[in-house]
Amino acid sequence: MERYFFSRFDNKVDKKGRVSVPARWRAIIAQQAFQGIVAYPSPVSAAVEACGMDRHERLAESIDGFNPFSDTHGAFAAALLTRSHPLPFDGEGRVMLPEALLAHAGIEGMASFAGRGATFQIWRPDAYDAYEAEALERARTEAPALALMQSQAASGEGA
Amino acid sequence: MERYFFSRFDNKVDKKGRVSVPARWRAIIAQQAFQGIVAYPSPVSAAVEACGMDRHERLAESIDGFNPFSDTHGAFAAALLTRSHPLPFDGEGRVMLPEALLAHAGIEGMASFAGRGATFQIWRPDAYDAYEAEALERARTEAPALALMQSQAASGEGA
DNA sequence: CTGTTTTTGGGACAATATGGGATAACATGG
DNA sequence: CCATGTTATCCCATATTGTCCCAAAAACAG
Repeated sequence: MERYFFSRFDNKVDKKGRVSVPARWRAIIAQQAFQGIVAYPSPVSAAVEACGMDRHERLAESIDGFNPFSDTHGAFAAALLTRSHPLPFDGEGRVMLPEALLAHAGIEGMASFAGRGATFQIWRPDAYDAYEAEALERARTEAPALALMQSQAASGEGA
Repeated sequence: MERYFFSRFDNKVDKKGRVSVPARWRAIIAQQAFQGIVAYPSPVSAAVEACGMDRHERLAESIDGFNPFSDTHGAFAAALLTRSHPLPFDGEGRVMLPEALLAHAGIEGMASFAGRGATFQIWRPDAYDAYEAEALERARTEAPALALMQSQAASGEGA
Protein backbone atom coordinates (compact mmCIF):
# COMPACT_ATOMS: atom_id res chain seq x y z
CA MET A 1 0.00 0.00 0.00
CA GLU A 2 1.25 3.48 -0.84
CA ARG A 3 1.92 5.81 2.05
CA TYR A 4 3.11 8.98 0.39
CA PHE A 5 1.79 11.37 -2.22
CA PHE A 6 3.58 11.09 -5.57
CA SER A 7 2.99 12.14 -9.19
CA ARG A 8 1.11 14.99 -10.78
CA PHE A 9 -2.57 15.05 -11.74
CA ASP A 10 -4.50 17.75 -13.57
CA ASN A 11 -8.20 17.69 -12.72
CA LYS A 12 -11.10 19.91 -13.58
CA VAL A 13 -12.79 22.32 -11.20
CA ASP A 14 -16.48 22.19 -12.14
CA LYS A 15 -18.82 25.14 -11.95
CA LYS A 16 -19.91 24.14 -8.47
CA GLY A 17 -16.28 24.45 -7.37
CA ARG A 18 -15.64 20.73 -6.94
CA VAL A 19 -12.40 18.87 -7.81
CA SER A 20 -11.58 15.19 -7.65
CA VAL A 21 -8.73 14.30 -5.35
CA PRO A 22 -6.69 11.64 -7.18
CA ALA A 23 -8.04 8.19 -6.30
CA ARG A 24 -4.61 6.85 -5.45
CA TRP A 25 -4.20 9.57 -2.83
CA ARG A 26 -7.63 9.00 -1.38
CA ALA A 27 -6.55 5.41 -0.77
CA ILE A 28 -3.73 6.73 1.45
CA ILE A 29 -6.21 8.76 3.49
CA ALA A 30 -8.83 5.98 3.58
CA GLN A 31 -7.39 4.57 6.79
CA GLN A 32 -7.76 7.86 8.67
CA ALA A 33 -10.74 8.90 10.79
CA PHE A 34 -11.53 12.09 8.86
CA GLN A 35 -12.37 11.25 5.25
CA GLY A 36 -11.05 14.31 3.52
CA ILE A 37 -8.08 16.62 3.40
CA VAL A 38 -6.96 19.76 5.20
CA ALA A 39 -5.82 22.58 2.92
CA TYR A 40 -4.13 25.90 3.58
CA PRO A 41 -2.26 28.53 1.56
CA SER A 42 1.42 27.77 1.22
CA PRO A 43 3.36 30.38 3.22
CA VAL A 44 6.05 30.49 0.54
CA SER A 45 4.36 30.13 -2.84
CA ALA A 46 1.15 30.68 -4.79
CA ALA A 47 -0.06 27.16 -4.06
CA VAL A 48 -2.54 25.43 -1.83
CA GLU A 49 -0.88 22.93 0.44
CA ALA A 50 -2.77 19.92 1.79
CA CYS A 51 -2.47 16.75 3.83
CA GLY A 52 -4.62 14.33 5.79
CA MET A 53 -6.22 15.35 9.09
CA ASP A 54 -3.89 13.11 11.09
CA ARG A 55 -0.85 15.05 10.04
CA HIS A 56 -2.57 18.39 10.47
CA GLU A 57 -3.71 17.52 13.97
CA ARG A 58 -0.13 16.81 14.92
CA LEU A 59 0.71 20.26 13.62
CA ALA A 60 -2.10 21.78 15.70
CA GLU A 61 -0.88 19.92 18.76
CA SER A 62 2.64 21.18 18.46
CA ILE A 63 1.35 24.73 18.08
CA ASP A 64 -0.70 24.07 21.19
CA GLY A 65 2.56 23.39 22.95
CA PHE A 66 3.47 27.09 22.89
CA ASN A 67 2.24 29.48 25.57
CA PRO A 68 -1.26 30.38 24.32
CA PHE A 69 -0.72 34.08 24.98
CA SER A 70 2.68 34.34 23.35
CA ASP A 71 3.34 36.03 20.02
CA THR A 72 4.88 32.84 18.74
CA HIS A 73 1.72 30.86 19.37
CA GLY A 74 -0.37 33.61 17.81
CA ALA A 75 1.75 33.80 14.70
CA PHE A 76 1.60 30.10 13.95
CA ALA A 77 -2.07 29.83 14.82
CA ALA A 78 -2.91 32.68 12.42
CA ALA A 79 -0.69 31.39 9.65
CA LEU A 80 -1.49 27.68 9.80
CA LEU A 81 -4.67 27.10 11.79
CA THR A 82 -6.96 29.99 10.92
CA ARG A 83 -6.06 29.68 7.25
CA SER A 84 -6.57 25.93 7.02
CA HIS A 85 -9.79 24.33 5.84
CA PRO A 86 -10.96 20.77 6.48
CA LEU A 87 -12.37 19.60 3.14
CA PRO A 88 -14.40 16.39 3.41
CA PHE A 89 -14.74 14.11 0.38
CA ASP A 90 -18.13 13.83 -1.27
CA GLY A 91 -19.37 10.41 -2.34
CA GLU A 92 -17.18 10.56 -5.45
CA GLY A 93 -14.00 11.68 -3.74
CA ARG A 94 -14.25 15.36 -4.60
CA VAL A 95 -13.64 18.39 -2.39
CA MET A 96 -14.80 21.99 -2.62
CA LEU A 97 -11.98 24.49 -2.52
CA PRO A 98 -12.96 27.63 -0.59
CA GLU A 99 -12.82 30.98 -2.33
CA ALA A 100 -9.83 32.12 -0.26
CA LEU A 101 -7.71 29.20 -1.41
CA LEU A 102 -8.73 29.49 -5.07
CA ALA A 103 -7.76 33.15 -4.95
CA HIS A 104 -4.42 32.49 -3.27
CA ALA A 105 -3.39 30.05 -6.00
CA GLY A 106 -5.17 31.80 -8.86
CA ILE A 107 -7.02 28.58 -9.68
CA GLU A 108 -9.93 28.56 -12.10
CA GLY A 109 -11.08 25.78 -14.40
CA MET A 110 -8.19 23.39 -13.88
CA ALA A 111 -6.12 22.40 -10.87
CA SER A 112 -2.76 20.63 -10.79
CA PHE A 113 -2.13 18.23 -7.94
CA ALA A 114 1.55 17.82 -7.15
CA GLY A 115 2.53 14.98 -4.82
CA ARG A 116 5.19 15.95 -2.30
CA GLY A 117 5.55 12.96 -0.04
CA ALA A 118 3.77 13.58 3.26
CA THR A 119 1.81 16.48 1.72
CA PHE A 120 0.69 17.58 -1.70
CA GLN A 121 0.05 20.91 -3.38
CA ILE A 122 -2.64 22.26 -5.64
CA TRP A 123 -1.61 24.78 -8.29
CA ARG A 124 -2.90 26.73 -11.18
CA PRO A 125 -1.47 24.52 -13.98
CA ASP A 126 0.61 27.13 -15.78
CA ALA A 127 1.94 28.44 -12.48
CA TYR A 128 3.07 24.94 -11.59
CA ASP A 129 4.81 24.54 -14.94
CA ALA A 130 6.81 27.67 -14.24
CA TYR A 131 7.57 26.60 -10.69
CA GLU A 132 8.69 23.17 -11.85
CA ALA A 133 11.11 24.56 -14.40
CA GLU A 134 12.72 26.67 -11.72
CA ALA A 135 12.73 23.83 -9.18
CA LEU A 136 14.42 21.45 -11.62
CA GLU A 137 17.18 23.94 -12.15
CA ARG A 138 17.66 24.30 -8.43
CA ALA A 139 17.58 20.55 -7.88
CA ARG A 140 20.36 20.18 -10.40
CA THR A 141 22.66 22.60 -8.59
CA GLU A 142 21.81 21.20 -5.16
CA ALA A 143 22.01 17.53 -6.08
CA PRO A 144 25.27 17.05 -4.18
CA ALA A 145 23.50 17.98 -0.92
CA LEU A 146 20.93 15.20 -1.41
CA ALA A 147 23.63 12.65 -2.19
CA LEU A 148 25.25 13.58 1.10
CA MET A 149 22.05 13.04 3.14
CA GLN A 150 21.51 9.71 1.45
CA SER A 151 24.88 8.41 2.43
CA GLN A 152 24.44 9.60 6.02
CA ALA A 153 21.13 7.77 6.38
CA ALA A 154 22.47 4.62 4.78
CA SER A 155 25.44 4.45 7.13
CA GLY A 156 23.08 4.14 10.10
CA GLU A 157 21.10 1.20 8.64
CA GLY A 158 21.28 -2.36 9.88
CA ALA A 159 21.38 -5.48 7.66
CA MET B 1 -14.30 13.56 13.24
CA GLU B 2 -12.91 17.06 13.68
CA ARG B 3 -11.47 17.92 17.06
CA TYR B 4 -9.92 21.33 16.56
CA PHE B 5 -11.11 24.75 15.52
CA PHE B 6 -9.82 25.64 12.04
CA SER B 7 -10.62 28.18 9.34
CA ARG B 8 -12.05 31.65 9.39
CA PHE B 9 -15.71 32.59 9.19
CA ASP B 10 -17.24 36.04 8.91
CA ASN B 11 -20.76 36.10 10.33
CA LYS B 12 -23.26 38.83 10.88
CA VAL B 13 -24.19 40.25 14.25
CA ASP B 14 -27.93 41.00 13.95
CA LYS B 15 -29.62 43.93 15.61
CA LYS B 16 -30.53 41.77 18.58
CA GLY B 17 -26.83 41.09 19.11
CA ARG B 18 -26.86 37.45 17.99
CA VAL B 19 -24.14 35.72 15.94
CA SER B 20 -24.04 32.21 14.54
CA VAL B 21 -21.17 30.09 15.79
CA PRO B 22 -19.91 28.16 12.74
CA ALA B 23 -21.78 24.86 12.48
CA ARG B 24 -18.58 22.88 12.12
CA TRP B 25 -17.38 24.20 15.44
CA ARG B 26 -20.68 23.52 17.14
CA ALA B 27 -20.25 19.91 16.08
CA ILE B 28 -16.99 19.79 18.03
CA ILE B 29 -18.74 21.13 21.13
CA ALA B 30 -21.80 18.91 20.63
CA GLN B 31 -20.20 16.11 22.60
CA GLN B 32 -19.73 18.31 25.68
CA ALA B 33 -22.20 18.75 28.55
CA PHE B 34 -22.61 22.54 28.23
CA GLN B 35 -24.06 23.40 24.83
CA GLY B 36 -22.40 26.71 24.24
CA ILE B 37 -19.07 28.47 24.49
CA VAL B 38 -17.14 30.39 27.14
CA ALA B 39 -15.78 33.75 26.00
CA TYR B 40 -13.41 36.27 27.57
CA PRO B 41 -11.33 39.21 26.36
CA SER B 42 -7.92 38.20 25.07
CA PRO B 43 -5.29 39.48 27.51
CA VAL B 44 -2.96 40.31 24.64
CA SER B 45 -5.08 41.60 21.76
CA ALA B 46 -8.31 43.32 20.79
CA ALA B 47 -10.10 40.01 20.34
CA VAL B 48 -12.59 37.86 22.16
CA GLU B 49 -11.19 34.46 22.95
CA ALA B 50 -13.45 31.45 23.34
CA CYS B 51 -13.55 27.71 23.83
CA GLY B 52 -15.83 24.97 25.04
CA MET B 53 -16.69 24.67 28.72
CA ASP B 54 -14.50 21.58 29.08
CA ARG B 55 -11.34 23.44 28.23
CA HIS B 56 -12.34 26.45 30.28
CA GLU B 57 -12.86 24.29 33.33
CA ARG B 58 -9.37 22.91 32.90
CA LEU B 59 -8.12 26.48 32.70
CA ALA B 60 -9.93 27.29 35.94
CA GLU B 61 -8.45 24.23 37.59
CA SER B 62 -4.92 25.17 36.67
CA ILE B 63 -5.48 28.66 38.06
CA ASP B 64 -6.82 26.99 41.17
CA GLY B 65 -3.48 25.29 41.47
CA PHE B 66 -1.85 28.57 42.49
CA ASN B 67 -1.76 29.73 46.09
CA PRO B 68 -5.19 31.39 46.47
CA PHE B 69 -3.67 34.44 48.20
CA SER B 70 -0.83 34.93 45.75
CA ASP B 71 -0.69 37.77 43.26
CA THR B 72 -0.39 35.24 40.46
CA HIS B 73 -3.66 33.59 41.42
CA GLY B 74 -5.35 36.95 41.74
CA ALA B 75 -4.06 38.14 38.40
CA PHE B 76 -5.23 35.13 36.42
CA ALA B 77 -8.52 34.94 38.25
CA ALA B 78 -9.27 38.58 37.50
CA ALA B 79 -8.06 38.45 33.92
CA LEU B 80 -9.54 35.15 32.81
CA LEU B 81 -12.24 34.00 35.20
CA THR B 82 -14.03 37.16 36.30
CA ARG B 83 -14.21 38.35 32.71
CA SER B 84 -15.43 35.04 31.27
CA HIS B 85 -18.99 34.63 30.02
CA PRO B 86 -20.73 31.31 29.38
CA LEU B 87 -22.71 31.84 26.18
CA PRO B 88 -25.31 29.12 25.53
CA PHE B 89 -26.42 28.34 21.98
CA ASP B 90 -29.96 29.25 21.01
CA GLY B 91 -31.98 26.78 18.94
CA GLU B 92 -30.17 27.88 15.78
CA GLY B 93 -26.64 27.75 17.18
CA ARG B 94 -26.25 31.47 17.87
CA VAL B 95 -24.82 33.21 20.91
CA MET B 96 -25.23 36.73 22.30
CA LEU B 97 -21.98 38.54 22.88
CA PRO B 98 -22.13 40.71 26.02
CA GLU B 99 -21.55 44.44 25.67
CA ALA B 100 -18.18 44.25 27.44
CA LEU B 101 -16.81 41.77 24.90
CA LEU B 102 -18.16 43.65 21.89
CA ALA B 103 -16.51 46.81 23.21
CA HIS B 104 -13.20 45.09 23.89
CA ALA B 105 -12.98 43.87 20.30
CA GLY B 106 -14.70 46.84 18.70
CA ILE B 107 -17.22 44.52 17.04
CA GLU B 108 -20.30 45.88 15.34
CA GLY B 109 -22.21 44.46 12.41
CA MET B 110 -19.79 41.71 11.44
CA ALA B 111 -17.65 39.30 13.44
CA SER B 112 -14.70 37.25 12.22
CA PHE B 113 -14.26 33.83 13.79
CA ALA B 114 -10.66 32.65 13.69
CA GLY B 115 -10.02 28.98 14.49
CA ARG B 116 -6.88 28.44 16.60
CA GLY B 117 -6.82 24.77 17.42
CA ALA B 118 -8.09 24.22 20.94
CA THR B 119 -9.64 27.70 21.06
CA PHE B 120 -10.93 30.32 18.66
CA GLN B 121 -11.10 34.09 18.58
CA ILE B 122 -13.73 36.60 17.52
CA TRP B 123 -12.54 39.82 15.90
CA ARG B 124 -13.72 42.95 14.23
CA PRO B 125 -13.06 41.90 10.60
CA ASP B 126 -10.72 44.70 9.56
CA ALA B 127 -8.82 44.39 12.82
CA TYR B 128 -8.27 40.72 12.11
CA ASP B 129 -7.03 41.47 8.61
CA ALA B 130 -4.41 43.77 10.07
CA TYR B 131 -3.46 41.28 12.76
CA GLU B 132 -3.12 38.47 10.25
CA ALA B 133 -0.77 40.43 8.02
CA GLU B 134 1.49 41.06 10.98
CA ALA B 135 1.23 37.47 12.22
CA LEU B 136 2.19 36.02 8.84
CA GLU B 137 5.32 38.12 8.84
CA ARG B 138 6.21 36.94 12.30
CA ALA B 139 5.48 33.29 11.48
CA ARG B 140 7.96 33.51 8.65
CA THR B 141 10.77 34.67 10.92
CA GLU B 142 9.90 32.18 13.66
CA ALA B 143 9.43 29.16 11.42
CA PRO B 144 12.50 27.43 12.88
CA ALA B 145 10.85 27.30 16.31
CA LEU B 146 7.96 25.30 14.87
CA ALA B 147 10.26 23.01 12.95
CA LEU B 148 11.96 22.20 16.22
CA MET B 149 8.72 21.28 18.00
CA GLN B 150 7.65 19.22 15.01
CA SER B 151 10.79 17.16 15.00
CA GLN B 152 10.28 16.43 18.70
CA ALA B 153 6.67 15.29 18.35
CA ALA B 154 6.12 13.86 14.87
CA SER B 155 9.32 12.01 14.21
CA GLY B 156 8.93 10.21 10.92
CA GLU B 157 5.23 9.75 10.17
CA GLY B 158 3.62 9.72 6.75
CA ALA B 159 0.57 11.59 5.46
C1' DC C 1 -11.95 -5.23 -27.15
C1' DT C 2 -14.50 -5.76 -22.69
C1' DG C 3 -15.18 -4.99 -17.88
C1' DT C 4 -13.83 -1.97 -14.16
C1' DT C 5 -12.33 2.10 -12.02
C1' DT C 6 -12.18 7.04 -12.00
C1' DT C 7 -13.55 11.54 -13.26
C1' DT C 8 -17.15 14.61 -14.42
C1' DG C 9 -22.04 16.49 -14.68
C1' DG C 10 -26.32 17.80 -12.74
C1' DG C 11 -30.80 17.43 -10.19
C1' DA C 12 -32.94 16.71 -5.65
C1' DC C 13 -32.51 17.41 -1.06
C1' DA C 14 -30.79 18.92 3.57
C1' DA C 15 -28.28 22.04 6.45
C1' DT C 16 -26.90 26.62 7.59
C1' DA C 17 -27.11 31.51 8.42
C1' DT C 18 -30.23 35.02 9.07
C1' DG C 19 -34.62 37.66 10.18
C1' DG C 20 -38.39 38.70 13.09
C1' DG C 21 -42.59 37.99 16.09
C1' DA C 22 -44.33 36.14 20.38
C1' DT C 23 -43.37 34.73 24.93
C1' DA C 24 -41.05 34.24 29.24
C1' DA C 25 -37.56 35.80 32.67
C1' DC C 26 -35.49 39.41 34.96
C1' DA C 27 -34.21 43.49 37.74
C1' DT C 28 -35.99 47.61 39.30
C1' DG C 29 -38.76 50.97 41.62
C1' DG C 30 -42.99 51.75 43.70
C1' DC D 1 -45.48 42.00 46.79
C1' DC D 2 -46.85 43.79 42.63
C1' DA D 3 -46.32 46.62 38.45
C1' DT D 4 -43.44 47.55 34.57
C1' DG D 5 -40.28 48.08 31.23
C1' DT D 6 -36.45 45.83 29.52
C1' DT D 7 -33.89 41.88 28.12
C1' DA D 8 -33.36 37.46 26.62
C1' DT D 9 -35.39 33.01 24.96
C1' DC D 10 -38.12 30.32 22.01
C1' DC D 11 -40.21 29.42 17.80
C1' DC D 12 -40.96 29.57 12.93
C1' DA D 13 -39.93 31.38 8.09
C1' DT D 14 -36.68 31.73 4.17
C1' DA D 15 -32.77 32.38 0.99
C1' DT D 16 -28.68 30.41 0.23
C1' DT D 17 -25.25 27.15 0.37
C1' DG D 18 -23.49 22.75 0.58
C1' DT D 19 -24.39 17.62 0.47
C1' DC D 20 -26.13 13.44 -1.41
C1' DC D 21 -27.37 10.57 -5.06
C1' DC D 22 -27.58 8.80 -9.64
C1' DA D 23 -25.90 8.82 -14.44
C1' DA D 24 -22.74 9.55 -18.30
C1' DA D 25 -18.13 10.01 -20.10
C1' DA D 26 -13.49 9.04 -19.93
C1' DA D 27 -9.42 6.48 -18.60
C1' DC D 28 -7.47 2.22 -17.55
C1' DA D 29 -6.39 -2.84 -17.05
C1' DG D 30 -6.76 -7.53 -18.30
